[in-house]
Amino acid sequence: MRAHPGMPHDRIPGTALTPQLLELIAARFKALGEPARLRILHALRSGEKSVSDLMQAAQLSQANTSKHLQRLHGLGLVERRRDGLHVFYRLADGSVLYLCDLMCGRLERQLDADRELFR
Amino acid sequence: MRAHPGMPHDRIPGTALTPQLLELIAARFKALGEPARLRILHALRSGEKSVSDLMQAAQLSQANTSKHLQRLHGLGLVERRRDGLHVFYRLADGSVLYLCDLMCGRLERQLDADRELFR
DNA sequence: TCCCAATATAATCGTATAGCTATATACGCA
DNA sequence: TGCGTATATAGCTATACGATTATATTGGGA
Repeated sequence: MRAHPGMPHDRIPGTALTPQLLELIAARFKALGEPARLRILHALRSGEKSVSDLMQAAQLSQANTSKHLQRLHGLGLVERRRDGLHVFYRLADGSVLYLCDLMCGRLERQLDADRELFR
Repeated sequence: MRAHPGMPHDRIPGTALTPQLLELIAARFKALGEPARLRILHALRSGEKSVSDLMQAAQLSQANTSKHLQRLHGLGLVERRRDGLHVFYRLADGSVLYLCDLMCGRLERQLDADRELFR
């Protein structure tokens, strides 16, 4: 398996997936369920970036970028650091990208399987 | 790492995460971003189940259960099999549960880190 | 203190969708 | 063919939320 910085090793056993816990998990998946936010997270792959940087990278308006970042920050998916006028955002850890890569891999296998039907 | 049936090994390198691909990925994360659907998927952990079974397990109305299942099926996250009057649904593969477990593990670490602040 | 740049927030609008109720479809059986 | 059960779908309402525009806040420099 390819190396991922800060990737999770696994769920800590002993914690039941109660409906309440599933709600918290769903909130985080929902945050990833938006192309604009995935573009932001993808842009952060190469390191921390200012809001202006992210606007351009993710092709979003300033207000829109900021709002998405507030949401990601509120869920603890990104962290921030102020430096003068600029605010730099970075991934809270690598597990988010890891999840994206896994979903991407899953999608690729699914599309491959679909293609098999037409051979 | 704990064993997961059908778990992904990794994303196949060479595929760029284009905005279009991110849209497809986002659609799948969005499907996971709903507690009701996570409850359904969680209920399928122990094997295939009929719609009636899932209604009860996920505490949803019949119509609601069916609609969520249509959506999960449309995205290829679950598969189905008809047997007389019943329709049995099952997970398309184990990678979905694997993603949930990873997100859960991520959440646990996050909550632990938050708790550290109050020690 | 005043002004400008970077970021955050407020107000608004349009759309997507979860849940509900009612109805339709599919299947087994008499 | 008619009936009952399991599942799917249609129509509706309320809500969440993404995008936009306008305004507010924050910090640095003159």
